[in-house]
Amino acid sequence: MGRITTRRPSSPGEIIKGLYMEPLNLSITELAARLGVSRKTLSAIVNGRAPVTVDMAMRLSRAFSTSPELWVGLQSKLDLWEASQKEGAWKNVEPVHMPEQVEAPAQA
Amino acid sequence: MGRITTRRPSSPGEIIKGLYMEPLNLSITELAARLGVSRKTLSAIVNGRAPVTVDMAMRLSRAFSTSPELWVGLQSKLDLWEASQKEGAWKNVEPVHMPEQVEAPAQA
DNA sequence: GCCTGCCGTAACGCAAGAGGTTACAATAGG
DNA sequence: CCTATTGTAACCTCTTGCGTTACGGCAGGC
Repeated sequence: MGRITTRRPSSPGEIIKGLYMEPLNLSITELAARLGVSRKTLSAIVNGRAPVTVDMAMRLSRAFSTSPELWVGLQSKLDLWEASQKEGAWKNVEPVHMPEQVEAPAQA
Repeated sequence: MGRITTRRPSSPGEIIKGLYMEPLNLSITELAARLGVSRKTLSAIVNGRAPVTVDMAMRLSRAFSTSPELWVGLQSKLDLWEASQKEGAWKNVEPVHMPEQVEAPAQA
């Protein structure tokens, strides 16, 4: 579960559009006003050309009565997927040799 | 579960130090070299004065054979907690009126 | 046909963030 | 005492997130 080597996760913008704006009949102009951001900013997010920031996640969570974690989670999934798809210096990092197995913390 | 109104979540740096560096007897200098980042950068993260970025999460996941999600998750939790603690313009955002209940997507 | 509203987007500017290098003082250990 | 490690300051660079303004395109209504 939760593997990153799958197909591109849906962007926050797609969720905003498909799950909220269209059902609620909200235009970009109007939603931007409600969120207190510029039309440009929301447009970029909805069209996948800008990420959902923490601040934006807070705004979205207020507007749609969701958790902010939902939005940052969607964004993180996408960021990680994209990072994993392209070359990066991190690919040169070698695993540190473990003496005994060290168990990973459970998301605490 | 997963409420954000709790006490400050532990920072990625605390996990790096307590769960990996100390058990493995890794110095900041040495780990920084292995990760391919500057000593300054790692020091700042370990001491909670800089966030774990996506790039850094990839490096940490390689070094410690964990998922990158672990590290971005820890960071996000912290970012959200901190945002929720201070004043921000997002607190002025009013909930959008829902016609019928729209169910939230399950982290897809 | 014309006006109006919504949209995408380019061109600015601005502030903040993330990273690097260098250098210095403090600390701990052999 | 000497050495390794560390935190941190100063400085530079590039990128990013956001705002404003302005423009052209595309509907719809009248």
